Amino acid sequence: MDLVPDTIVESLGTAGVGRGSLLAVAASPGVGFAVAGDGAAFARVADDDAMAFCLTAIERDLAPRWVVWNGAESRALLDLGVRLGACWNLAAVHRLTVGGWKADPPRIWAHHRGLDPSTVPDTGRDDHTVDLFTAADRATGDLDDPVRPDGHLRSDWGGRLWDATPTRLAAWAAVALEIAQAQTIERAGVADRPKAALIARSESTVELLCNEMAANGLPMDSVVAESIVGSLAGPRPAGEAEADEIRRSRDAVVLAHAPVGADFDLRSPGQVKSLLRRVGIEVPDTRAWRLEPLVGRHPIVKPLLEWRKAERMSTTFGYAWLDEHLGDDGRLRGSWTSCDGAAGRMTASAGMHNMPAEMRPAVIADDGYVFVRADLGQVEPRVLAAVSGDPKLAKASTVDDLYAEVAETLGVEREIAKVAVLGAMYGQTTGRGAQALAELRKAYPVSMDFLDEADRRARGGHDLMTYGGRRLRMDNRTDFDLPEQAARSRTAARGRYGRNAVIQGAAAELFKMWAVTVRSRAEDLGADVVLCLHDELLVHAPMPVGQEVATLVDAALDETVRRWAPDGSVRFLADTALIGRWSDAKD
DNA sequence: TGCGGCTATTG
DNA sequence: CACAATAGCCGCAG
Repeated sequence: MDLVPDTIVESLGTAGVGRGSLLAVAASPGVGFAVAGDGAAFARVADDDAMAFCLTAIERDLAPRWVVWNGAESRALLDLGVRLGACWNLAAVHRLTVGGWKADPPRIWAHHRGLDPSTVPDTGRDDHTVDLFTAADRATGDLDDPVRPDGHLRSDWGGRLWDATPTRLAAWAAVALEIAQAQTIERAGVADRPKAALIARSESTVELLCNEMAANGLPMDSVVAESIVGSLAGPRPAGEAEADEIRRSRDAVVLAHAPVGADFDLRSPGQVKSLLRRVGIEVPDTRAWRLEPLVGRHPIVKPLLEWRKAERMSTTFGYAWLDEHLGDDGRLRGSWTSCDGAAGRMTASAGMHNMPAEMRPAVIADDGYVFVRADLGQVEPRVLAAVSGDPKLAKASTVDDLYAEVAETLGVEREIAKVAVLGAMYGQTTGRGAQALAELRKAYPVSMDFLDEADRRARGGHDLMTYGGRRLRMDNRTDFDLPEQAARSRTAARGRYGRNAVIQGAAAELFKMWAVTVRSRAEDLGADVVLCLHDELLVHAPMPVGQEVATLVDAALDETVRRWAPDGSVRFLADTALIGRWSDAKD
């Protein structure tokens, strides 16, 4: 068969495939690929280079919204060198609208066809790939048909052990297209989740961004990183014996203050507690914030706290961490997920979301590049104003410092107002913030009622829906046979979870839409989003276009807000700066 | 060997 | 020490 990209692009274009229209793709390295759009479908045998060339031509000339089953499929395309612009990710949309984490193809299919979820063939895993054969699959039916005689999708299709052929790839793409079309039509018109179609697109495209951040990595200078670790955890040990010796000598500094002959394992919280009791300090636990005020009580406390710091640096963020995650090319790499199991925030491994501030000076832009760092200001109360439709809180959002405005309305100090607002969103019931809660309730009844309603529903075990249409399942949070006291506390915890999840989840949706908008607008300038941190974006940009990227980051936020909260009543703002290293203040 | 608890870091 | 996350080590059950 011919594999002339121009011909293929032309035939797809003639069939109506264009910017934003759904085009399912199934590709198998070494075999070939298939695409399926509305009224256009074909499959080709192709080597990897030809496949990448052809798909890239389709992307360049037609810019469709590529339908894939999951992030692993789009990652495989990226690894072939195909950078997709927009995406419809069946697993991401399934997680959004159905809830829960499991989103393997047979499960998505079963939901699409209204099959009993309890009869879905078990793939043996619940994540991105399906690569296990099941006995039932092998024993029955036509191996070229993705659908089993019982109506379920074959769980051995599409995985790594799958015997791909152009015919099967075409069938796989056709099934994906069918589901995507159903998801689009179904979600676009549902009145109780008007944002779902919009959010489904950005949540899908975030999967592409996750692929790219995982592949590209975060620029990090290994010399600087090593020197920071060295200053906090000591020089790099030559071997296991030397590492042991360093550990022992580090322990000895603390144990020198212990009673003579006492032998305690500092890595065991229980033994640390016993050690402290021996020197006359009784504490319910040994957390740093609790020991901090007791430094004057006994000379062992200060070295113990310092030991904790150094121990953490040498375990979690030490040489082993650098060796495992920092590549020779000066890139820190980890895995990224577009939505976590709770409210839908992004998560990252390799310490990119909890890197100690001391390590951040090692995150340095390449020569000739600059970072554009931008973070949303006071995003949670602004999100609360938008999703609850509270006109008074929306009014407060029009000033730069929302908390100061709330403080003035309540007639309290700014700090009190801040902890009160945050406390309302977290479900805090004690402390200074709680005292201001009654005033907050009087001043902003719409917002507070909204939070109370989420709390109440969650306590009752009812699912929640975020502003963007993400279903938050509460059925996995039921508890049985707990003592009354524990049950009450668990119910209260569920309420706090629900109260916060509708805010945190909606903020995540806004942030992710911003992130993919920046990704899209910055591409032509050669700039990449290299880090997403809940309300903060780090973009790696060529120096000459740094200012241009900074401007487009701000413009992307305005554009995102116009689509996400079109009535314009709530103001969102970003603090955007050009910096050379992550730790730099704005300049 | 798997898992809950404790601890520390981040937003 | 609220809400969320990742991650390492210890202690304990199986």
